[in-house]
Amino acid sequence: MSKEVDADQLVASQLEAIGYRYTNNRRRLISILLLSSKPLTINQILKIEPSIAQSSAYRNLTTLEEAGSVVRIVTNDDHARYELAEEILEHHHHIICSPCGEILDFHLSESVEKTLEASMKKVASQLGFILETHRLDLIGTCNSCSNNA
Amino acid sequence: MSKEVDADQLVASQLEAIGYRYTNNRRRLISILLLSSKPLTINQILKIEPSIAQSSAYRNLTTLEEAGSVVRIVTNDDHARYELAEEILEHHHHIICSPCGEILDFHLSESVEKTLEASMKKVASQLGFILETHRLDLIGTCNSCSNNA
DNA sequence: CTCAGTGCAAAGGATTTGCATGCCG
DNA sequence: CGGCATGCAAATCCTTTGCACTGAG
Repeated sequence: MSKEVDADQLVASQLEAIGYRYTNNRRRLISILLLSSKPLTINQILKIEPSIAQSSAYRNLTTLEEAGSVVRIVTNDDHARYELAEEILEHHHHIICSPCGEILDFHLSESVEKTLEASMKKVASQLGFILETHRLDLIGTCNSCSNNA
Repeated sequence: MSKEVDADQLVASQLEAIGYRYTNNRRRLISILLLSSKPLTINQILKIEPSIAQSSAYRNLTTLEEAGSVVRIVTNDDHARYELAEEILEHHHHIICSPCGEILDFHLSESVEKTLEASMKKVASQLGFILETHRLDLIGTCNSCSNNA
């Protein structure tokens, strides 16, 4: 059984849980994100699948975000980016190229992740926050931007 | 000598380094950020100092960001927020309330920070990135949002 | 039939920009 | 004087909405 099938079933149930359908457009969006190794902007998505209306893309990605299938990522770049939720992709972090805005995923070792987790829990409780999640972004300059500089 | 004076001198030299003046509006912006313990939106800033034109606030904060005195922070919230750069404030992280968008600063222990740093350097070099900085955000729900729910 | 989903075009809203004027060095 | 800085209003651009239509159950 492929990862894609698993993801499909998960998304289907997540949508159903909040009373929405797993339509063709939504399937296509999930499939595009599944094939991409990195978060995509709306424009990148529409370039891959021009048959989806822009407004539908926005609406469906918002719906999928509400369902918990997709995550919206904003950086200092102009365009928001979308990727599959960690429930589908596994927990990971982002490395962001500040010149061009591209984002890659990366993983931290279990042990570092654990250390971090413990510290964050302490901080959150001290500040009276109920912790949902965390995000760690590395910011820098990617290879091709370095070379084109 | 107060912290405020130090910051003023630093900002002045940072602006001078890129050929800009440390004008009254810029002084007022820095002073507002210095007095705030947390990142502020443009609207919050303009409410404190309504005499600054909105476009001037945007332009000056952009200039101050180029100078390296100020940092622009975007979350999933609509409004970007600004705070003083780490060169002035010291290195720290953010805890973000997802319902209301407010951001508080917090610090991680030296040792955790060091561990993290080492891992990140490794990752960045593997991916061919030149690392500039990192940011760690905790996302959750603050006290008052929990209570008003 | 009903109601979510879709596409198109128009509206929103934070941010940016053009332009004439003000002002520091 | 020269060029940055400022304020106002208009323009931009990503994103959201209104509306009429389609389609699945």
